[in-house]
Amino acid sequence: MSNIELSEQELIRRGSLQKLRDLGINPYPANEFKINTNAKEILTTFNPDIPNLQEVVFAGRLMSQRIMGKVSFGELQDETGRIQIYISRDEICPGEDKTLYNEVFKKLLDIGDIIGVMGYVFITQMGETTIHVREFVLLSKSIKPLPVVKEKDGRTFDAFTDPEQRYRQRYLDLIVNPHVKEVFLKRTKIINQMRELFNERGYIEVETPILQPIPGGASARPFMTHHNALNMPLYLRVANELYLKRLIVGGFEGVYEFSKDFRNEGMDRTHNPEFTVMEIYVAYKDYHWMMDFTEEMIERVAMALHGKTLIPVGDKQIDFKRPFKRITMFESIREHTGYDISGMDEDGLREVCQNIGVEYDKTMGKGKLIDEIFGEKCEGHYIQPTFITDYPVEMSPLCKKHRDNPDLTERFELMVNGKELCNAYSELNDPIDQLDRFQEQLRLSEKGDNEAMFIDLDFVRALEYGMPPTSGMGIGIDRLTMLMTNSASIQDVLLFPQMKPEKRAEEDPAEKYIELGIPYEWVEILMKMGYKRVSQLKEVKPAKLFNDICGYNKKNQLGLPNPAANDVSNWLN
RNA sequence: GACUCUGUAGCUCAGCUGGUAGAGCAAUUGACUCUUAAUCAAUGGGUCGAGGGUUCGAACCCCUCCGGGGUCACCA
Repeated sequence: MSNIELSEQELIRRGSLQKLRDLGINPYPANEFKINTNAKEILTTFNPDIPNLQEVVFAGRLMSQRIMGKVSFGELQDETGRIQIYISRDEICPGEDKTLYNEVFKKLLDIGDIIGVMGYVFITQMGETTIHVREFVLLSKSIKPLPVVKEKDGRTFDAFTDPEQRYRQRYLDLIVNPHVKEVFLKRTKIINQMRELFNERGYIEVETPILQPIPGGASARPFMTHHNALNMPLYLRVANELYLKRLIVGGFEGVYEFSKDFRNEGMDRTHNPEFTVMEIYVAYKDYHWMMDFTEEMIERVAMALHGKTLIPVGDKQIDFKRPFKRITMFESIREHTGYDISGMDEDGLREVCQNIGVEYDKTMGKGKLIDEIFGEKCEGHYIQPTFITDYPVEMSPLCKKHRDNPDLTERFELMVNGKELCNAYSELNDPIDQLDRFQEQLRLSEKGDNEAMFIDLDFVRALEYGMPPTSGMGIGIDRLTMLMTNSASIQDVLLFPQMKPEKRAEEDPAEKYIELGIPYEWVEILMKMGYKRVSQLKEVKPAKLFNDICGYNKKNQLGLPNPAANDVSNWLN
């Protein structure tokens, strides 16, 4: 970056950087800085009666400075929080030379710098637990000004809120908005709780391919890529279900994976093109067992995070206490539409759609129509956790047929706050039925349903060798985190949500200017003046350009010798 | 993809019916030995997202484009 593009404040900080070097201070030292405490520990354990913490070594980012002459206060922020520091000139600089205080601390340090301090903890007259600094060192200089957020009595001033900047520059968001970090700490805690539960049960955490030759296990548009050495297309996985079930065939009796999945579809408050799903498969279980297990898992997560099961989500209170309500899909539809659709054919379903005002088109099969009715009329009603069970067979090509009704499958989804959170089956392990179902999907796809699944013949072959009866469950980690942290948008629970790339205005490279005979030192200046492309130069009169250049030089005190008027007109010819 | 709101100083925001841009914080200089949104005084800082148009004159009106938010559509 050229200096001319820097703001005044950035230039001043670069100046400070140089002055520090001139004073023999390395603004980016290499050596380890051994701390022996953190902000949280100091704030929670300091006892002035003992007193403890009399030899602390602490490091953090300088977030505010209050300079009061010969003595200063500031705040340092580390991973655990903020602590006040106190520095007095004559303690830092016992001799005649007061440079370290007057110059280095007061002038050359800025908000955002990372420093280390050695000293002892005490309580100020105002009652604030504070590190009395005996010595400090610069650990890293910040040359870009941080948004300054202030707070008093729980009220925040000048909060850094622009969503675009918060998501694009998450590091800034994390520095300046402490509550943001909380969300991500909770996200990790959720995952750790689940992992602990699975490990306690002896289930095995595995990794399966992200690059898949056939994007199976879910109906969704995949991202495509290409492998050069094999000269073949590959897809980023939309699910990992078929690989995990292969492992059950292979003799693992409980496997799970936290996996990033990728879907090339729209983005909104609840969808990001890459997202995290946990899938688990346990042999010799059915979907009833899995419902119990899912309840246990979610209740445990809620308790670990909140110490209770009743959690605020938006303007609602959601209670994750076991057991959750269970209702079949057909009962649910009957309850919310008054229609009993069991045993209905496609035409019957179309008529129901017509009567209750659900839109449909001719590519929709039975499964899709039922899905549409449920999605439109029922889904939104389930605020409290509710298992919807026994989905029609057309909607669930990987799920075992219901033990009592071959039109249905042994499937459940867990609905919370009107949205799907989990999806689980008694897994289909009949290889012949599986192949039939895949072929039915193919027919749907030919009929125009672009969400129908690809056929994975190797998966069918695996089933032919025999897969034990198994139940599997998948849960969206991002959505679970949204619920557990009361976040309205998926972007708030992803550290780096997908964004369109930042675009800069188009400009010609410096070489194009130099080709015209323009000296290098003027190129940046012309660009700063707004002539980002050489074609723009050609449109102005030489006399005007000459005038502007000299004016700019003078106004900004660049101190460059002005070009001759002749030179300028030569550039433009 | 549609509709709608939005883009002004490092940050949060004003800016009237169109008349050459303002505040607070941050920054700079100075004062100040227990402050905490420190305080007090002075100073500097902006191609008003980009390009085009209307106009004597555009941050403001019109068009196109580029970001972003929201709603809807799409989305096991």
